[in-house]
Amino acid sequence: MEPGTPVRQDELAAEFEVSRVPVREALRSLASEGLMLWQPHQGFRVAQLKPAEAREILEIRSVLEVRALEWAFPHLGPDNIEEARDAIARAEATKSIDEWSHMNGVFHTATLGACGRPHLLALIQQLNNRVDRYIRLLVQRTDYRIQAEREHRAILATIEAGNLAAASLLLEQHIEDTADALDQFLEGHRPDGASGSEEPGTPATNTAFQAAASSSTGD
Amino acid sequence: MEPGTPVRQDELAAEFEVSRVPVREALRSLASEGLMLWQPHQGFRVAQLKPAEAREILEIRSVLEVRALEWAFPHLGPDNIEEARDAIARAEATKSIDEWSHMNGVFHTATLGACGRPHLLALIQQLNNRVDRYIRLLVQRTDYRIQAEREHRAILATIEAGNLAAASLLLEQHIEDTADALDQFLEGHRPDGASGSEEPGTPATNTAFQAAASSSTGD
DNA sequence: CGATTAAATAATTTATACAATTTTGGAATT
DNA sequence: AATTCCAAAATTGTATAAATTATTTAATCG
Repeated sequence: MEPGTPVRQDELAAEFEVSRVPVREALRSLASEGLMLWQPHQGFRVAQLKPAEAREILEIRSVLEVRALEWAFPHLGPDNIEEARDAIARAEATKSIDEWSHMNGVFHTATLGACGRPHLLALIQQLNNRVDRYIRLLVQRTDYRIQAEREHRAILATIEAGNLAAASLLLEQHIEDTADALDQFLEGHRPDGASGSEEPGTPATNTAFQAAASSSTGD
Repeated sequence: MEPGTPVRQDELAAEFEVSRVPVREALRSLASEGLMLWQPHQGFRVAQLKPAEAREILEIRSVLEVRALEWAFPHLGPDNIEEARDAIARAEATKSIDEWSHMNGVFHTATLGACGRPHLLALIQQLNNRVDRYIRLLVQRTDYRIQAEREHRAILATIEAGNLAAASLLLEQHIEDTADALDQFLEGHRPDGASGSEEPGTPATNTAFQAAASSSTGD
């Protein structure tokens, strides 16, 4: 669904052949994860990520993944390496974007999962969920995929060589490259405000912030 | 409410004088934020944080706050310093734990808010929400408050002196000290595993000291 | 003709009612 | 005495209906 478009609860309920109650609960979960925006008596809208916001999410993910890699590194064994290599191979082999995205996740889990910090891993996953759609666009509409796969192989190689510092640098660079590619792509494909029922006075970062922070009640 | 206890939707609905529908939606939001656990047809339970998990959350918050401080630092002006100092003063003056916790948040916002990254700030806030109850226990039941206020003043002093590196180190140390204090406190109040009716994945490590945490919402 | 107000329509939100599932209690059996 | 099985109660999950609120449309006035 296009970012910014309001969600009609009736339509979703009809589409999934359920009532509006479970639909609303699902939307509220998505809103808490930052994938939906909510305003009282105006319902839910698909959250949009402006280039600066996408970069911000990826920056956070970068910091956390680098740290997770540092923690996971001492516990990485041949089985993890094998699993990561297999994930890369499958990602490179498939034509399905779903499969590619999934194998990407498997690669990350294989390399970072050994850090022994479930909350950190869940948070990284949640952050990835917020940019996944845009990365899929990159893969489908640009040549980002070639670059990503090359960088994935490079990261795995340095890990295999036991060079944590190099791996961290490559990982950081990989995510930054992704942010750059996304920036460039989103700039070229600006939405023109086709769906936009957005007030021009307040910046979108503000509404997005409110959505993400609406859960945390301030007094 | 005690961690691990199931939430009775009827009771909450009666307490707030609404139906169960909005109660369920609220619980689902809290579950997405990690404050509640949910299992199909078993409803919601209050999420519990084992010492290792609390440390994990604080570790993540440390990484993100240090980064946020680095980004905010160039944009910090006298007004931010003034606001932060005022927050510290109010926190030190008050006897209310609610006020203390709130002023703590103001201090953090004053120092980190200038980073210009709303999603990062919202995420830090959300992480803080997950450990806030336990930090309140530290303040109320140990001498952690003295240490925290001293460290807050030290951080502000280094920021004011323009020493970013020192401020980052102090901030990192401050959060680590908090994790240590929490670890020590939770260890000391461990119920010796008397109740073993929990699944091994999420054992109940704390019941005795939780009574004090129920005094948070007194408006 | 444009702006403003009022009615109507549509959508969200909440409440009530119903269905499905789990838990509990106890009787029968081993 | 412990266990198994079954029925009843309790609780969750969903559907439907009523209410509140926002949006749109029509009409009136300047």
